[in-house]
Amino acid sequence: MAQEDVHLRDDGLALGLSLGGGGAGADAPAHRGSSRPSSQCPLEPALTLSMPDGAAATATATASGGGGAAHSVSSLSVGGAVKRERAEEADGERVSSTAAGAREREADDDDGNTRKKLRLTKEQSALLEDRFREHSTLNPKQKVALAKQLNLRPRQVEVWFQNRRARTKLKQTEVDCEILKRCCETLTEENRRLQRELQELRALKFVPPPSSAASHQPAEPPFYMQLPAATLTICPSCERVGGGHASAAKVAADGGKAGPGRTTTHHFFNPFTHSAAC
DNA sequence: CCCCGGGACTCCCTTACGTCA
DNA sequence: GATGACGTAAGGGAGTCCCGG
Repeated sequence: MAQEDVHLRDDGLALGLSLGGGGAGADAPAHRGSSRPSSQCPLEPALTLSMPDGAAATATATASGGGGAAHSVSSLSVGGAVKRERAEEADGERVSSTAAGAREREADDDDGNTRKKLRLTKEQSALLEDRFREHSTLNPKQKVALAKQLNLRPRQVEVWFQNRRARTKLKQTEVDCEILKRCCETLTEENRRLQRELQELRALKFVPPPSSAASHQPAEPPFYMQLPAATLTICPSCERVGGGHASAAKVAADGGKAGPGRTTTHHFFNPFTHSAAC
């Protein structure tokens, strides 16, 4: 895979050697989700080395050409970038792939085969964050324009957005997990409470009727005693028993998002909002 | 109209580098 | 100085969609 035809390129060879870190007050690059518990050092000096993927391509392509497993060249592999950058050629952003590119590669690839890690400057990160807040995805034109603006290659912008989406999703997953955990706890507690309630109701049912009420006509049990226990819900705030059934379940499934036109009067407990929707 | 191959795009997992404690 | 944890750029596979043959 990694050894597919390598098209070395000289576009975007932004050897942007910029010292970041001076950006006082600049937002930390990692805006994680909606909440931002960022722990990034705000004054981290950033050395932007916009190294072209093709930089290591020569050695990589030849080194892995023998059909070695991807792992054997993972530190150098450029297959995906090559594939992608060929696509970018179609966009016309590519100029040539000859001498200039080779010179740049030599400059970048000074120590041979190590994969250098790009560090975005604070300015670059801030702009990327801004764009991400507007749209979490980029169309090709936006990508190229942003890359030009940032002095990066489109592929790098694309990767940044990819990783950014992944971080956002991870953060959201953590938040969702926390919510579900709380829901589970709430439901467990609710279940305990209902079990107790059920026991009390059962005990009530078997209390012998008082002698004064010992008419020939047996007292009608409360309506909720005629319902299966599982269908009963008790509003925790008003302590009233409501019939369950589909309607209540439906309301509960709505998550309490009762529309303005809703006329349902069931009392139920919504574990997702931790409140009774009375 | 359906099928198929290929390109483009995205997501996901993984790797590797740089930084920090 | 060595080391492990962590953040993140980047590589690569897989899935999906679209389009032309």
